[in-house]
Amino acid sequence: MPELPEVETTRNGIAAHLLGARVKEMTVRQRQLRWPVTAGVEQAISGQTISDIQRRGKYLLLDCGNGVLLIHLGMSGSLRIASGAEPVKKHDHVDIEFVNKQILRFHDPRKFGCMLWLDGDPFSHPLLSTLGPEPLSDEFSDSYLYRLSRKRKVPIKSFVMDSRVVVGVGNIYANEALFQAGIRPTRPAGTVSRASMQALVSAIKSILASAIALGGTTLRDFVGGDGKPGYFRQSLLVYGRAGLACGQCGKALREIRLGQRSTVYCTRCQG
DNA sequence: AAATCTCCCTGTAGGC
DNA sequence: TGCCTACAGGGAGATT
Repeated sequence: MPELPEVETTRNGIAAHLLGARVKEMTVRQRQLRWPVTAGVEQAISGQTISDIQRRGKYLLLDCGNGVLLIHLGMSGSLRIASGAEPVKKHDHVDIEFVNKQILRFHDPRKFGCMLWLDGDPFSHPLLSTLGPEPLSDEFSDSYLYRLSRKRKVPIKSFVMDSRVVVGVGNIYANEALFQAGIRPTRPAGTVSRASMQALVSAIKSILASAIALGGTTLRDFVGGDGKPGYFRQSLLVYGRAGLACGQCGKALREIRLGQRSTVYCTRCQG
């Protein structure tokens, strides 16, 4: 599923093609996504020029001058640059065709993604206004996470996956980061020591940064998510490895459910 | 307020 | 082989 690195890779990939491009026509084949695609967006965006493409958490913001197109890929969504010659496939829900013939094509089998047209300041929109800091920013520090977590009883894994705490830490990365930091996922957030919190923040940053670096190397006419862990699958230490031996101590990794999410950890290495 | 639960959807994997 | 069911998961919104 598209995690933050995939979204950032997508941002880079489409920005290279679309910055300065003028919209000719937008076609919506399937309006029913996470929320209905904004009514009238086709008319609003027509003739506009893409002046900027930003990422906030796992959201993409296409600045169109008279408004912002907010896109989330959900867990099976992808954006790619297509040409008119390419046949429309199943689940290709939206096309944005540009005057230069390029097409930005949104594909999303599970329809957990969204595409909304925002007027005015996009960051005051409810979907964006409550988001916590970016994980790779200086604002996301061990002192920040430590202070915010005090007296919180929620499991530390659920805590770092809460987008109000920090954005972009999905299930896979939460599992991996907790293993790397040697913290048991079920531990109440408020009981994690300062030193462990430092290890956790450090793990989150290093994993995300290296994944972005890997994803950022292979842009062509592209873009992005095939829906699988892809390039970092081979480097996963716990996710998807329940029952297999821990790479550090050899004990079988354990799987539990935490907040309806698959959680894998080593009962020996993660105190 | 904080924690937990529910739901949206469809491709895939596993059971038989 | 093919059918059937369970399951996965981001994250908003409802519920406890």
